[in-house]
Amino acid sequence: MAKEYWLLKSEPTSYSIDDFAKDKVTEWTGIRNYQARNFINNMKKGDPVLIYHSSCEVTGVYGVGEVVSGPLPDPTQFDVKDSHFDPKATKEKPIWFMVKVSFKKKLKNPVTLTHIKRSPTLSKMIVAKQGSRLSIQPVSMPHFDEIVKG
DNA sequence: GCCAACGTTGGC
DNA sequence: GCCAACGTTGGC
Repeated sequence: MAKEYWLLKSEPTSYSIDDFAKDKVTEWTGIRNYQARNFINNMKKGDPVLIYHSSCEVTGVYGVGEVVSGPLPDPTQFDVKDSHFDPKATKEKPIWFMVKVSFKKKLKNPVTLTHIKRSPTLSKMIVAKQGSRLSIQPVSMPHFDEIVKG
């Protein structure tokens, strides 16, 4: 199957691109939105991802990673002490999923949301739409390429 | 920190 | 199954 491209949001105060660069591989946990979950279930090993930072001084795409696992049960749903704990989830019937993602690179110049919104092509991205709260989004190949080479 | 936009919950 | 109330997200 052909590769698909994705955008993953995080807040740099909780997980920044520099944390990711240091970790090399991370489990992308804590997704608690049904639409985002459906996207996780479509993610495959080898799919490239953009790392987007929200709720910070300059919002935008800061780096690139790659999916290195299929969808796996998100362990934080079983952890009572975790803020993402979900009492309705059981090990037999997990509700929430995650993928493992490996760090590829940090963009020399982050592609800011301002830039994305101004660009006639990139402004078609979901992230540019008003009130878009999806923390995992599909990205088209041309959009992905334009951001990475940008 | 504000607040608009959005998703989810729960009463009916 | 509707929809108001509520909580959360995220740009500014």
